[in-house]
Amino acid sequence: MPETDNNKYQHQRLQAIRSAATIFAEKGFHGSSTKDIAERMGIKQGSLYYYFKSKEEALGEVCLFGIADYVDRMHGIAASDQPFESKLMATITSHLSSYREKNEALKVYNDERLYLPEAKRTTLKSLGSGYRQLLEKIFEEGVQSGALRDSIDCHFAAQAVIGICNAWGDVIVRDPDVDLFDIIQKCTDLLLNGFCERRKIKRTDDETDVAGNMN
Amino acid sequence: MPETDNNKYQHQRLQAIRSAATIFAEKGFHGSSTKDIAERMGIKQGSLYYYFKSKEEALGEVCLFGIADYVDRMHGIAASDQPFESKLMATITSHLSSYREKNEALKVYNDERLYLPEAKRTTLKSLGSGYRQLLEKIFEEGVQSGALRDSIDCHFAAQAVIGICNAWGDVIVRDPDVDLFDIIQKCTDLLLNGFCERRKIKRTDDETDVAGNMN
DNA sequence: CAATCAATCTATAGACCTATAGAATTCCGG
DNA sequence: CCGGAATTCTATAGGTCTATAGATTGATTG
Repeated sequence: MPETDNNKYQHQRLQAIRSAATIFAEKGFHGSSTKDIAERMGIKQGSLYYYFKSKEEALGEVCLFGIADYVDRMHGIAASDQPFESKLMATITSHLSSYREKNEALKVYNDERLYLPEAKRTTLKSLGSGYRQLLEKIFEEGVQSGALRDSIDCHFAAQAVIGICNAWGDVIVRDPDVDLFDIIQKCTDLLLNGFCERRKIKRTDDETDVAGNMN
Repeated sequence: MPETDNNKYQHQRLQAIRSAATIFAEKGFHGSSTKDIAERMGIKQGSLYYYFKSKEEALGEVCLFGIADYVDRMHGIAASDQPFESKLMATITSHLSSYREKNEALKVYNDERLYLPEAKRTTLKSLGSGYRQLLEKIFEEGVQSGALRDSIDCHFAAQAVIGICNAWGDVIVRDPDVDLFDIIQKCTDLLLNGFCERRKIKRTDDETDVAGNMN
């Protein structure tokens, strides 16, 4: 059981995780076979067990891989001292960019993590809800600073942001031609201003305005 | 092959669809076995094939069951002559209520339909995108009537509404204690007004606030 | 009662899938 | 080029699953 940072082993294990992510994202956990995964990385089915002790462990690793550094980035955003609007946009950018880069792994985290055994799911859940809490706190600060209406429900707001990002994430993963920056701007605009016609109250200047279009 | 509106048969087949919906929603299509489904309706595994020719057919029926009348209702909403804001709220109400009532079947449609064979998926897709197009048209009318900013991207908007509703739908299906009416109001408010501080143009009164509970 | 038909049951073939055991191969320092 | 460790392979046991075939039960009706 090599646990060193041996080179070949680490490299191949990462390949295994990536392959698993791709297959799981396409067929779902139960719809995928270890044969599919092994074939994708060019080895035989049985050899996969050199890198994972079970298919379930593979799922766990994929999920972890899927959110690890996107949660990290969120800590950075929350800790920064930008104004609310910038933090929101940074969050959305980070979230959607993760889908572009990590692609399938984050999707697997969202869709398949519930098939993990209780124990591992709890570990991941604390990461995930840490994310939501950070976002919630950003909203609370936004309310206190006066950037946001004080009637808003910060829990709802955080959940809504995550929901929108994940919905678009699905689209982004499926269709690589989608203009990421365009989506980011429109999501931010929607969350800040809604769709209704009206003038804004206070605004540093007009640069925030609506951002015409880009696609 | 009884195809009449024989009583027992129709009734049991519906039970089968409902059972399949519940099981598929919980474990996913590939993670569910026909034994699970049969057991839930109190018959033996093999007997299920009296009602479905295959597991896949069961999935198809569940998906259809999941969206059929929620698409119907959307036609009604789109055809009515209410103002934009009412139509939006009606859409959200209909969408989220479907999750409450039909519960698992709509979730299955969203999460598992991609495992259907091309042919059936296409049929369903035309239903689903019909839904999105109706919603898109509602937004276009909203822009024309002046209720909405003319800079908004109606395709994006429709997709966003659906995304938010589905995200909350997941929560609603999983947690029956969620206050549906509360979510409906907050979603509508978010989509219309965003989270930013500002005064609303018209608002009946303060009754929008938080809205106690109802279940 | 006898015949018919619907609904369910039992039993199983055949396929596939995970995980393991042990053999074969590749890699690498001395 | 040798010997050991790392990596991959082959083969398979043991399990589960779908779908079918044919028997059984129960109800209905002439």
